Amino acid sequence: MNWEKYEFRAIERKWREIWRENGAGRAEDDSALPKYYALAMFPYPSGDLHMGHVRNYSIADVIARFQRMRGYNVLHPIGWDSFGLPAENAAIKNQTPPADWTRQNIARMRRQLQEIGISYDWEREVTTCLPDYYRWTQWIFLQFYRHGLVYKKKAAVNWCPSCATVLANEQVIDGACERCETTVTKKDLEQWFFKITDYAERLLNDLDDLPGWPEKVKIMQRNWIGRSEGVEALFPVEGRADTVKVYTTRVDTLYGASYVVLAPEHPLVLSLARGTEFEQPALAFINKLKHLNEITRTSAETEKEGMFIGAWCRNPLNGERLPLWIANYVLPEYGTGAVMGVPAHDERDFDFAGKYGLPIRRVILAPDLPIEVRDEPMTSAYTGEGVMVNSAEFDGLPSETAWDKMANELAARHLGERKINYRLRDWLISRQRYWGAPIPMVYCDQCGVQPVAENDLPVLLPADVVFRPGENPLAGSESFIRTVCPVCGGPARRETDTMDTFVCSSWYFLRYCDPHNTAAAFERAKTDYWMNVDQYVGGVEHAILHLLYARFLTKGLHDFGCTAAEEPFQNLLTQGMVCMDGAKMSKTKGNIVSPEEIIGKYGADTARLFIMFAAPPERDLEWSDKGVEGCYRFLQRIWRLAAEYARQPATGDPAAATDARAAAMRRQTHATRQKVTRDLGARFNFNTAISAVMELVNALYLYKEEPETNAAVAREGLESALLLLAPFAPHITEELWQALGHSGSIHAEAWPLAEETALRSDTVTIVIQVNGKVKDRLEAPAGAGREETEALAAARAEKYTRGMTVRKIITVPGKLVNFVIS
RNA sequence: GCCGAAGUGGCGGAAUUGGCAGACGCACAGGACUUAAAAUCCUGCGGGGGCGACCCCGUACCGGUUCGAUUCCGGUCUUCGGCACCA
Repeated sequence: MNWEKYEFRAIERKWREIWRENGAGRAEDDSALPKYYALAMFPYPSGDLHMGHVRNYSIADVIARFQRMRGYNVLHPIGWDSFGLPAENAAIKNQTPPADWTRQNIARMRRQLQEIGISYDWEREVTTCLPDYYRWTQWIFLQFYRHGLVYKKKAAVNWCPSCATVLANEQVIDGACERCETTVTKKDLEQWFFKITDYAERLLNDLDDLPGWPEKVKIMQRNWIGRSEGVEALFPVEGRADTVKVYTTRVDTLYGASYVVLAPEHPLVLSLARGTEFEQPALAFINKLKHLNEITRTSAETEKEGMFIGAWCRNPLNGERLPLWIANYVLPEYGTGAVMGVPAHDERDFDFAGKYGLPIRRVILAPDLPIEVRDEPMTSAYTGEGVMVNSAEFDGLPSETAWDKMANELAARHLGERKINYRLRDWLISRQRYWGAPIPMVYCDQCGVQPVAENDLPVLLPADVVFRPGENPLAGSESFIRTVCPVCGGPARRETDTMDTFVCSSWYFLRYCDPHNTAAAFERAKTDYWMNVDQYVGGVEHAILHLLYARFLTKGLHDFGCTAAEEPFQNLLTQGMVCMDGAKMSKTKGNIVSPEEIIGKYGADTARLFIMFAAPPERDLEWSDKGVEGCYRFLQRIWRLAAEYARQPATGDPAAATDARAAAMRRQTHATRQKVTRDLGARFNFNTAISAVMELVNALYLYKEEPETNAAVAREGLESALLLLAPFAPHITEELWQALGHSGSIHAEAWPLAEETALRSDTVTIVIQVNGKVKDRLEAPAGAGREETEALAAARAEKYTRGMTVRKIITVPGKLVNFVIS
């Protein structure tokens, strides 16, 4: 072995090959060891790995390697989220089939991943665009269909003109397409939906059982689900049999209603206005809205506009006559598509009433206001709680109490009922694209819409298709479309929509448990062993989309009896972005450092070490070329230290050393073991774990220069440093471990725990404070009690307290003594 | 607007339960080695004052609680992230 130089290229290549040959990352389905499932979000095979990937996979790999050394049977798999639009766009541009483009990208990224030295179980690789995977995606679709959780409906859906497909609500960001940022429009289409709203309550409540998730992500999901408790109240329309159903969360303000507003799309609007002088203006108003795009339409900043439609309804409690309006701010999709306007207690209604001269009547008095102001004009809406006024028999009640009583009163009169609403909408999964899992449904003239028989899965993507911009290639493939009805055997046509790729990525973690199963998506016993994922690592950009869908699919599969898991991810770590010059690394900004370049120049160990050292994992990481060099220097420093020890025979028991310097050295070795164990196991502070090992190495360099050096103590320190560093820098530590005379792999060693006896010290540093400011410190015997500590400190503090009155002495044994003087 | 996170040296960041602010690394400066450079090693490195032992100030800003606050409480400002007419 060449000790002169740290030849990272040769070393990393050598161990990569050895690990591949002996299947170092393999997880055992049958093991007496406790299991640990470490998972990073699998990548879309775009072609090249970027630093964000390296960060993601390094974090998960450190966790996986650490848990292996701690004695767990670790599942750490990888795969490819490989359906999706970029492959199809490339197909249009280069006239290459998406399958070829994807396969090439996967090969390229697989090689790059292997170069980072991630300890994957490569035998469990899954690829969502291959029939052996999407067959089961289709099967899962059918299970949801059978259980009534998939349906088709015509709806005004989000349409991206550039991608020529519909999008889920979750994929519309600021009114634009998540992928290409084109402004999304609305289109009326027949589409397939997953009934995720049936699971809204559980998706919300079960967040409470996930203490290992960041609070931030749980709050985002709660807000997205958007549960609210309210009342649906019926307002009879004057002179007709119709009623307007209104949803309100503030039924306590019912006596303050001065108008009712319908969404312009509300079915009653045209029937009420028909044949009246209001019909034409109402049509014009609706028309004008239709031509607004979705962002402007739903933006809070858009000026509120509305018009009276010539009809009246009555307040269900007091019979008051209220005008019926339509307005741009009422959404047809939420609640009942109709709201009551209470200007006194809602800011939006207040503005609207001011603009159109509608009455403003106070019905809740803020607690700090006198009753006399009850009927005085208001300058702004009051949205808080208070005492009821102007509300007949409810006057004088606290508004919370009135809420209940009024809800009960409405229910008793059959004019209303309590209702829980969610902002969450059903998940639209149809995509008018080729490169996705075909939706396994057929249309028969005789039997209607029918699911494909499970035995006939997969519904394969046809190869003989043409790719043209803005077209669904499946819709033009007669060979694909033409089929037979699974019920009557007559001619039928296939569904040409494919599934949203988020369906594919909502169950891949289950497939990893049993990736080669050809008879089922997975064997229940295997998921029951491996699930839940113990640690999931990925970007926070998936806080809503992927993480919500995956939770939903897992719950569904649980309910169908397919798996015991009810939540997919027990603990979640959301890593920060990789930035340079203060902005996220991106091709468009040009602030990119490629992993290949860094690995070529310094090696994978250095790259991994820097990424783990530069910032805590949740925080954004600022890239620094100089910082990378620092980590490279550190690895070389270890290399040189090990080179010296490798020449000395390893002899003796470090615990037998009795001199003070050896004891101090051992104390630091074991304190470092303790700190790194805590930093990795309890709180994912990889950066401080690495800095602790750096300190240990620095101390070992100093210890080496001592006049009397105990070889066993020094070697214990060095080997501890290597073991603690092994999850971060797997190649160099493996090489040095072997060079130090060990025959097995360092990654199969037991994690080095601190020995209590080595941590013990005879003395302890006591800080001496005067009025809370540090003045001095002293070495006291380790077991010294309060009185002894105080006496020692008083002697030392004499010069600071001389001539002053000591008013109080605060003593924390083993820590500090504070003299309060004046 | 609402919800959430953050604000500490020239920079990335430490301080784990209210108890030594700035660990570790980068950058920078000085020195050793060298014909020289690189590499390596040593020293210094928040600001101000003093020849000096030392003293004062300092964790975005203002105030509070406490013997003691980067940490807890109230308010303000800034930055970032999420949601945004949800009745």
